[in-house]
Amino acid sequence: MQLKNQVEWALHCCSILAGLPDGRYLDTKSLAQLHGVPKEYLSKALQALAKAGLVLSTLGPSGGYRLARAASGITFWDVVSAIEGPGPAFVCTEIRRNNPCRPKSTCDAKACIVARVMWEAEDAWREKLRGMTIAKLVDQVVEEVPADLMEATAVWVGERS
Amino acid sequence: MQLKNQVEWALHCCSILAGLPDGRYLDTKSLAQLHGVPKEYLSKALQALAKAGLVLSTLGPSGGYRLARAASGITFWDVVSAIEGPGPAFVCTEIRRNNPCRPKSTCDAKACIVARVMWEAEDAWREKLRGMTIAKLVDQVVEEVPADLMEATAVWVGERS
DNA sequence: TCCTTATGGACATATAATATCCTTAAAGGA
DNA sequence: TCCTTTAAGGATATTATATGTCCATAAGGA
Repeated sequence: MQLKNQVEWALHCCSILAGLPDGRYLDTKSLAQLHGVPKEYLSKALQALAKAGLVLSTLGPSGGYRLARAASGITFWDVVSAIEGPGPAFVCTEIRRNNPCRPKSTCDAKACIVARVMWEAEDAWREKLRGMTIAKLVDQVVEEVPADLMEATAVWVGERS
Repeated sequence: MQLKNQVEWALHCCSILAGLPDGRYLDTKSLAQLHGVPKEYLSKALQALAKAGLVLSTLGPSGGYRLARAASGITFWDVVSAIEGPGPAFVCTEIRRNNPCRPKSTCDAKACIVARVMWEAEDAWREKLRGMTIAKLVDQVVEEVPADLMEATAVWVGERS
């Protein structure tokens, strides 16, 4: 079990878009260069974010993407679920029904206990992701990344947005 | 991103093995029939549990598997990590290093912030799984599953162990 | 009109999950 | 000793998913 690389890409892209001058857009090509990932495939991830309403896009020269709302209103879960889909990682195939001792007529009041436990654990994971926003991420980045690299990147992005 | 079906199978198998009469073994064939899953493939999952030290196996007639220790000493995380591997679901490919503005000499003191956040969320998931044991699972099963089905299954298993 | 860009579909490849088959060796019973 | 049963593990096949590329289309800006 592994999350798609697109999750990593999308989160990094969001942190870049969060630092964009107001009203400006950054295009796929620049985001791909900045992260060293294939432009065409990154494009699919950005399209997923757009479809989920997390980013806005515009066409033509100086087109590209920007965040659809304040970075404080976009959580890690928003991004992860946009890329991976909102469904659970644990899929219950109801193998309890295959018990040969079980009468056909048996009707299950509750979901399988195994599934419920697995889903509770996922809830804890999801809650953690919901508690982290792109804004908080950017705060951390500003705190940890050397100021000159932050500045150089801002200039690089500014030239392309 | 989805967990393997083998995780579901392995957990159900553990709950069955936990109910086994002392010192008895239940074979792969019976476990497969009981859950309606392919014997050969389930066998791979059981081998993974054995390799992880969660179950013991023995050969020959009346051979099969039993828990290697008390059900209270086996957690959901033990089973999940035996099947899925202990590694994180989020894999950091260090795309921050691909930033063209970044001097080659840059050395990272800490892991990427994005990765750290994702891993913290996974820790919460893992902790939930660590907090649930096969013994607790069995308690819940006893509480929720109709007594006659529990009894019939115990008889069925008893005849084959 | 021309260039740039996102969109979306089609397609190709790589990797992982699922599934089956077969050989080997060990355990138990006849 | 011989035969049956069983787990172990390797080889292989099949299917699904992830990754990656390409192209046609439509829309925005110069």
